[in-house]
Amino acid sequence: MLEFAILGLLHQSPMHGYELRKQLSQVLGGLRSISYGSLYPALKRMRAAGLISTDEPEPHALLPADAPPLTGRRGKVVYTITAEGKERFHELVSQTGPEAYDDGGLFGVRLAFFGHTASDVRLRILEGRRRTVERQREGLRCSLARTRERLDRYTLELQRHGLESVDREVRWLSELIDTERREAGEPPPTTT
Amino acid sequence: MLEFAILGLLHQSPMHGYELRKQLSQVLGGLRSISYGSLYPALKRMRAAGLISTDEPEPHALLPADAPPLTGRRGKVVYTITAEGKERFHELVSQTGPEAYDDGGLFGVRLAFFGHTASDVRLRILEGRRRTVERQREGLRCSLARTRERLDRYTLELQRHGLESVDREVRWLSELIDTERREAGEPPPTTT
DNA sequence: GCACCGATGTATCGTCTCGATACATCGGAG
DNA sequence: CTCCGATGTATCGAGACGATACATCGGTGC
Repeated sequence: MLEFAILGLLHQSPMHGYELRKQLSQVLGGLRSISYGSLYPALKRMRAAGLISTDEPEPHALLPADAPPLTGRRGKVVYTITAEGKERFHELVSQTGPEAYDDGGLFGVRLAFFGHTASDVRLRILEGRRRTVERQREGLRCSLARTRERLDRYTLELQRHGLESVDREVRWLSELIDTERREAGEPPPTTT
Repeated sequence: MLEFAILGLLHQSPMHGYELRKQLSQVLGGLRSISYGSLYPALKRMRAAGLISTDEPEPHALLPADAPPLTGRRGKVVYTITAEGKERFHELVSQTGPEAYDDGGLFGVRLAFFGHTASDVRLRILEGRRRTVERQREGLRCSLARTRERLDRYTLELQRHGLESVDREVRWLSELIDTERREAGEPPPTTT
């Protein structure tokens, strides 16, 4: 998921880690943000895999230049996507399997880069996501029906709220799907 | 958070790990479930800390009883809360600081055990949670306003949906707070 | 001029969580 | 009488997170 997001952002333009993190937070929908403890190891991995490269021009300062033996000077590092990375990104972008929408986090990132995604792929992902969330909704409904008897008011409220949230998500996805279909020339089937 | 939930469940009755996990999933609101990879280490930790104890009566079967050297026989393990554990639980239950509601997961667990929580503590936690979510909402609003110009339709939709969800959560919390206040005899202030 | 501060910036560490997996027993359906 | 799915305990490696350290830059106030 992180890999996808990073490739997507670097596909637009090279960036520092710091900037990358900020953009990442936005892409993730604004609430969920990525920590450096995840970001830098991910960058290191991707660099090792040849998906990105680092231009490291500025040693950041012209200090004594010889052995301030503390920990060593750190320069700004600009990360750039490689040809291999672009290939990998387009490969990921065209995936439509359950791995693309079963996890909400990855789905969010997929959505954020729908601009790079073909129309039919978009549709398939949205529908897959809807199926997943609908299944969740069924689970919640059962759970709620089962626990309605041995009533703990607060747990019940929590589940009710959760169910409504999931319900709203299904409706939201349905709207997106309808829009998508309409734009593809296909009239939305009256599946409401 | 796990610690709180486990103590809460074992406070009601002793349980196996398996049963514990099922109940845990329900308590967490139905969608989020705990994996064994989290549960068993947590139990081990809590056992080491003296919060719970294990009765291990049945070796599960009367096999040859001597050295099936594969990995060793495993018996059912019943976890029971100790006096120390109960003390810890009541200590946790009466906490009203930000740590009780800043994290949504922990807040959900707190809510599930509101039955063990004093009325004024309940109110303070609900109000704290609302403040937290309201702050999140502000952040989202700003982010949405900022990104509205450089429009990517899908990211925008994602943020819009996220904002509405947070908005709904605030309203939900407000209802809970009103109910709580009404039951405490205090008429809800007309803060709608 | 200069002391301080918050934003920018890179990076690691220990702790925890998760998904996958292995192992093992039990009740019942076919 | 065998196979299957539920019950049940447990670990492993990958990776995510919060906290923290280190370091520079552009101001703002004095």
